[in-house]
Amino acid sequence: MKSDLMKSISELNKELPAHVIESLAAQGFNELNPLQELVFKNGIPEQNILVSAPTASGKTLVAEILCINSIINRYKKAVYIAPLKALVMEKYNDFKANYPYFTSAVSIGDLDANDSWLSNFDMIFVSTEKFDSLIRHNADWIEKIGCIVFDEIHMLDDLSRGATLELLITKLKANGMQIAGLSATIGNAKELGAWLNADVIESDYRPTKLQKGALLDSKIYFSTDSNGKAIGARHSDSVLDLIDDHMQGSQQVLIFYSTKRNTENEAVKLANFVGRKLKPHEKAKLKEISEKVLNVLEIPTEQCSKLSRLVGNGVAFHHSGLLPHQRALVENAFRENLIKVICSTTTLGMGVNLPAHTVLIKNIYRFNAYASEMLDTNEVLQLLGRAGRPKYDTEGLGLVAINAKKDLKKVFEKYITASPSAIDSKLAIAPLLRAHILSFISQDYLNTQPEIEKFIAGTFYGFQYSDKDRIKQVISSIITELHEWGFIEERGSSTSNERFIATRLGKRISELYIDPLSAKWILDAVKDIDSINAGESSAEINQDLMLLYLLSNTQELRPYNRPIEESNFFFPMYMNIGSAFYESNRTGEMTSVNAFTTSMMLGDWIMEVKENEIIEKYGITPGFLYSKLSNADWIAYAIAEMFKILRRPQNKFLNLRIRLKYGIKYELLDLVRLKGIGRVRARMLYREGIRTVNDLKAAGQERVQAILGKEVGTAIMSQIQ
DNA sequence: TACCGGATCATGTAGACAGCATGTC
DNA sequence: CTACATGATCCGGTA
Repeated sequence: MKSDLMKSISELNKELPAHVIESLAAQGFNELNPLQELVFKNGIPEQNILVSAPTASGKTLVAEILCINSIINRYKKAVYIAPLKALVMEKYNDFKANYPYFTSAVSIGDLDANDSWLSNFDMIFVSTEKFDSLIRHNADWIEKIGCIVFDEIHMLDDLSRGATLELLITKLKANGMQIAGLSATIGNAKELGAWLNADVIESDYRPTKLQKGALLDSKIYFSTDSNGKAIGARHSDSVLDLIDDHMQGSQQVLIFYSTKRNTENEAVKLANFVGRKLKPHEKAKLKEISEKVLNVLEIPTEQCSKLSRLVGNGVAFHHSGLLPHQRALVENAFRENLIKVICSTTTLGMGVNLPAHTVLIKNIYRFNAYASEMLDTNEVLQLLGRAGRPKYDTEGLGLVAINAKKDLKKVFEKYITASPSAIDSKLAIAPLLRAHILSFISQDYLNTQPEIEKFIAGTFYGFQYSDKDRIKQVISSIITELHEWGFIEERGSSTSNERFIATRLGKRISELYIDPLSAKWILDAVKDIDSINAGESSAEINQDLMLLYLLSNTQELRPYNRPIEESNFFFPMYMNIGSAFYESNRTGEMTSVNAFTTSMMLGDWIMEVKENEIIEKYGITPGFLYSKLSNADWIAYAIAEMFKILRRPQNKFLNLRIRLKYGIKYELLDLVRLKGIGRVRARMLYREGIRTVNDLKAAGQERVQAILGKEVGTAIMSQIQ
């Protein structure tokens, strides 16, 4: 029966070898689906293509065949790029399992195959930013790429990260490799395709049917004029009724809320009900998973135990505050149909393959910086598109909840019957342009303003808008700034066009991948810290806090903590730091108290305040603390690197990195140098009067073993002679 | 006078990429 | 600017 696919594929102009066809058949691909037929109707395309189709329409297989074609028939590497690390990992793992005879590698922030090694692999999986960074470091294997896949290419529209993607594509477009864009359905696929020089394939194909409707008072409306179809109204709560209905057929529900708090509260409400309806064997398996969720940290936080309790009942919440491991546990348990309901924020919107029979969008409003706003049409369509599990359901149900009948029409127009909207370049409003222009100059890729303008004209922005004045102005002011800040300098001013090259500092800043604005803040603030230290030192000023503030008040640590009472009390003593920065910087935005609060939080961490206390004191989630710690460590490293160039002492920041990593006071720094000694053991030794590695030597093996146990003691003592 | 319950008002709100060099209890 | 849930505060009624 694999012959159908064999035939479909063998009709292609280039053949795929039998072992590849076998791998495809092993995954259950016996024939091309309608979307794939469209793509391959004239053979395996080797020109640029843009595929715009719904989730689960089989775009992944298209990408795989293009990549494999590049590797086998053109003897060139293939690269897969996606905007989320989780997505990159998922595709990498699948590819490795399905096609073990190709060599493949991942390169993302926290899991890096060394740049130069990458040139040995056929298939490479990277995040957008990582690939951008690899290019900045002039990875030499770029020219060996035959096909490059951009998954979720509609991310171009994203305000904060779209610019990086757009500029990356613009650069690669000139290199002659095949570009394959995969997009959710969007309104202007033809326009995007024209920019990409690509054949455009648009399709509405879905493996499961999708029925869309609105949910109101335990009734589902499939059109605006009919009366709603009642779902058993037993609980006077639409959501509970919906779930009651679904539990009968063992069908899963994914519910989207607008805030993290909502997801948790609603999950709690549902837990008892769902828990009662579980089958005994499900309950047993869930119990195991529940324990794992609970014990992710040494000391479970309140959130951990809450999630663990819920998971035991077949319910979970899902948002950015989950620890990565918990997130994975929840997602897997849902895939195995053990967890029946997930209450989620829009974290699950993009990427990660986690379909459910039914999707309900409970809150269609979301707060954005200024006001409450209805969710974007495309975003809702993508969320609803997760309804229907290809292998299990014949049909999926996508619902939007409303509160009053009068909203019915509005919701239908905007979401249910709406077609996807067009995506727009966000290049002109993106603060990231600053970093990218520095990187162009730094790599000697573009050195003059006209060159940069010309490049920008080749972007999607340039393609979409004929009025170039705005962007020219933006470019000009960025160049002026970078020049004033000392990150670039003129070279060879005899010609009419000023030619810029990056200073050593500017080059390093670009390589470190930090925002030039952050670098500028650091340089200004550090001068103020010097003068504070030179003057009569105020006993009130805490050195650690001052350094932490230096690294907290950067773009990279956004979003900052919300101030607590204590921060308003202490901040006035530190607020003069970097005042020159604020004068020179037109925004004058007073988020410094918030950034200062973040430094207080980090300060508590390195003073060995218990994690639970920190979480409570600042009203945050464990995930928030971890992400700030990791970013703070990154910036501390970047500052140390900048200081190297400025010939300033770096040791304060190097020490800070260790303290951030372990969460320890200064006094334990020496001890944690040894393998096997972390926060806890170092503190145990310290209490016993052993404060340095020398003390350890003096104490002798027996004493150390008495404190830390036999094995650990031996292991530690063997490191010091 | 102490306490309780409901009305009223102020408050706060999603997400997640990057560098570098190795190993907590 | 098209929202809405939560928690603090206030106010009046009751034992």
